[in-house]
Amino acid sequence: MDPAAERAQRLVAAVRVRDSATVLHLDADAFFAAVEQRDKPSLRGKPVLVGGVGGRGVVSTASYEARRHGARSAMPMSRARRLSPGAAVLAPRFAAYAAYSQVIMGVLRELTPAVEPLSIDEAFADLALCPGGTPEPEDAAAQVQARVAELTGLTVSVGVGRSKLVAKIASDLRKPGGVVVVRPQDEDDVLLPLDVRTVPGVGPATQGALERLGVRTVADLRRQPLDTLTMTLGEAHGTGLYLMSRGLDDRPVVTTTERKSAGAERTFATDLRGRDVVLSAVDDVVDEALQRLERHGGAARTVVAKVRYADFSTVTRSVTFPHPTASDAELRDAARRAVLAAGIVEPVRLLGVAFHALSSHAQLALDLDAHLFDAPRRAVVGEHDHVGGRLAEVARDDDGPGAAPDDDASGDTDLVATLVEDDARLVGAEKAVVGRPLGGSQVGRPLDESNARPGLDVEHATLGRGWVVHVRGREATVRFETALTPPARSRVLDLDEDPLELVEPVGVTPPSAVPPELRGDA
DNA sequence: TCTGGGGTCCTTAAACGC
DNA sequence: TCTGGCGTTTAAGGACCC
Repeated sequence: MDPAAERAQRLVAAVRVRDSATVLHLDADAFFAAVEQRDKPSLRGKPVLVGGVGGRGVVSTASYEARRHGARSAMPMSRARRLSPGAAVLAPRFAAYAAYSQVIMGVLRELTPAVEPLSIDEAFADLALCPGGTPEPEDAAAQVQARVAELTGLTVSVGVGRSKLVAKIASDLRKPGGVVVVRPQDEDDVLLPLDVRTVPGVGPATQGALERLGVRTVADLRRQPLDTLTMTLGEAHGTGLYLMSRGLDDRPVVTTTERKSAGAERTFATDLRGRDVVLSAVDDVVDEALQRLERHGGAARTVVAKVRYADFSTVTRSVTFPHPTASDAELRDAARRAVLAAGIVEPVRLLGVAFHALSSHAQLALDLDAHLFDAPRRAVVGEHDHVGGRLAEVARDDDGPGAAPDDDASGDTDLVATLVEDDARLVGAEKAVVGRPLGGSQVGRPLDESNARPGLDVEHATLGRGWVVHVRGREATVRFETALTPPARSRVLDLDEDPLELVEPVGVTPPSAVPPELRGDA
């Protein structure tokens, strides 16, 4: 037998796939838009577009009503508006989505502790690890759907299979609100006719490459020899697809994953011209990136700057320190240097800053220690000496290498902290987000034209809670409604007479809390 | 009518130590 | 001493996902 075929055989033999359908995948339907429709009764049953509301925004999520008009995720908002002229266009409210997400993840955790959130609106759950024994997939799926509906009023789609691959594909087959259980013996019937694009990991580029091989369906894919795929798509992707086309996927459901990077980037409403203008914009982006970094350990060793020009070409440059640092000044300086290294060719459309090789403040002392310990062996005298000296100082500032400063978090609080952190990491987006996300810093501030975004929550001293429709000058249009009220007509207020305050979203309102006469969504 | 913002992972090339 | 091979790290870019 030829060596390639032998290699393929060994590859296949090494995969240990489950023998029954015990991996569940949950996907919330049109999540961002559905949350908006929950919280804004006047939008129920109407087309809703959530995403960037500026001229350069794209659609994060389109409600099913808007999809009927052809609006889609990742589509320029300008086009979506034209396709669905009556649609409400809203800026994303991440805090609200995060609250709903936590409830949904909690429902899965009622079933099994083995829950792996994939994004703010998606998760895997391992039914084989349910405390009371493995449930019937249909029962588990029905229970999850019912409970999510009860607690949030949202619908979710569920897929169950013997692997993550099959579960994820299955959850997509009967959206919205569907349940698809694929048992091992039915796997080929489901998989083989599918367009290869439905396999996770196959995007436009891979689809194009496969098309050139004459591959359009999973069945076509399965006919390709291993080395054809690896030579065309690369080692990792090629072997991955070779296995996926056979339903061979033994990736476990993993409850904890480590953050690898944190950053921020911004596309400007109009392109930036002038070195000083660009550099001051870099500082703003660094501020946001540093805030994120703080939430994910606080220290990093590598700083990557990204510059996108008007022609959409993108350049990245990076700076790596010999040691992780938590110093804002050092990180900011590195970001500036990296941007300059990229070369500022005007006009600049986007600036981004990301931190890699993360470690925690707590871990930093240990990292530094390790580096100091390493230093003699790594040699290079002179150049690095000052680094060693400074590091030693920083290290002394801390509690010392033995005292792990994380012992304040223990037991339950540790678990809670982990969960919150877990979900915070997901507050990155369903599909997209555009425009300036309006940081939490704006909450508590008076609404005005500069901080207004359609959809944001506001409160009036006597009229109560509502949401911004739009603001022009000192004139604000608002609907005073919440998940607990009937649909409201919009009202126009003069902000000088009737000031409004930006407020946090209320959180999740279970349908049972809604007065009976107001139930029965449009 | 253009094309967002979080990320992850992979590939390739170069540099480097052994 | 020179060279080859190998593994690791870094840098840059790209595909993909939600």
